[in-house]
Amino acid sequence: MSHNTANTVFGIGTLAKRAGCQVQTVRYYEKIGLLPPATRNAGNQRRYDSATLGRLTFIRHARDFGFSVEAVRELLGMADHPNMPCDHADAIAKRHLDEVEARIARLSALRDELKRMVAQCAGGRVDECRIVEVLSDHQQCLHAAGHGGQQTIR
Amino acid sequence: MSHNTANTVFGIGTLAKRAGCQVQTVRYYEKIGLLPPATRNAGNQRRYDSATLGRLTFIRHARDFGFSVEAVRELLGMADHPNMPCDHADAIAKRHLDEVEARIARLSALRDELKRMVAQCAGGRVDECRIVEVLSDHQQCLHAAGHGGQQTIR
DNA sequence: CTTGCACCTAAAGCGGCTTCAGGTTTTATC
DNA sequence: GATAAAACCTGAAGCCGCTTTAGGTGCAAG
Repeated sequence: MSHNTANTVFGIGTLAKRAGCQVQTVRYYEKIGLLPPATRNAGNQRRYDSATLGRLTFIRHARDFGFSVEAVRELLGMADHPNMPCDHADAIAKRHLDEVEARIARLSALRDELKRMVAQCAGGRVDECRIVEVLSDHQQCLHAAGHGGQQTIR
Repeated sequence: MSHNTANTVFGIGTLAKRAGCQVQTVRYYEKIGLLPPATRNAGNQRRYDSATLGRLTFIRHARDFGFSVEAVRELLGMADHPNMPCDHADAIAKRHLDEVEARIARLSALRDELKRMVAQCAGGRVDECRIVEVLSDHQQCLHAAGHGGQQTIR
């Protein structure tokens, strides 16, 4: 009964498809050490099994949650040690939650300003345009102190 | 009456400080063509006047609003032609507003999932940890379809 | 005249991949 | 068994929007 062997060992394309990412991304994760070096077949091509698929799914899922690669690295390290206390995983998630909430707050303020700008554009000439005007003159913003200052808006 | 000449022509440090950005950023904007090549003094140092300060302030302001550099380039081009119709400025701002709203929506869904995860972590061992568990198993998400799929969460 | 800051250029680094260039291996069809 | 297409391989460069680094030159104050 070896009819389903092809299902338990597979190439990088199948792995990537099952995890919902690109082939190059899998190689990248191997290179930066999120995935262990893959075993190879006679022709030097990577072979995977379901254990690696599980790990890759974890990685992609954590990335979808917006965790940084370094955070994912720590979370993976913890997932590899089920007997350890999970305080640190908790701390990472809480910190990330705080960051996400801060981003939402900044983007919401931004959305309000953009809405105001767009709503007030009468569709005439550039020199009457509210959009260009507001960008030229910070005084015209509701939150004149700045929308995020030096930092990137994310 | 030349006592305030120093106020109308100034160096890159003063320009950067007045616009609220870094000196290197000013040179970068010149390099990518958002700012015109600066005039130089005898010692090859850049000299600026209030016109450039206005342009730089516009750029920083638009960037603070989250407009991409390419969008800023277009907006600057329009600001340089006050007699033209402002339809395109309007379109750029509307598109940006849509993007910001989409980001907020995705981040909000993310925030909800993270809150759930964090709330359910009992603070025990890793193998009982809700955070690690959810990351291991996509099924446990409310929005099992994905938090943004392939795209970066911003 | 020396100290120390502001300025100069060119190039590399950041995150997190993606894309490209140029090759080898596997698979499907004839 | 030949051939063509698809999948795989590696290493390097590109993306965005700056920031940082390295190694210099200009300039003003004491």
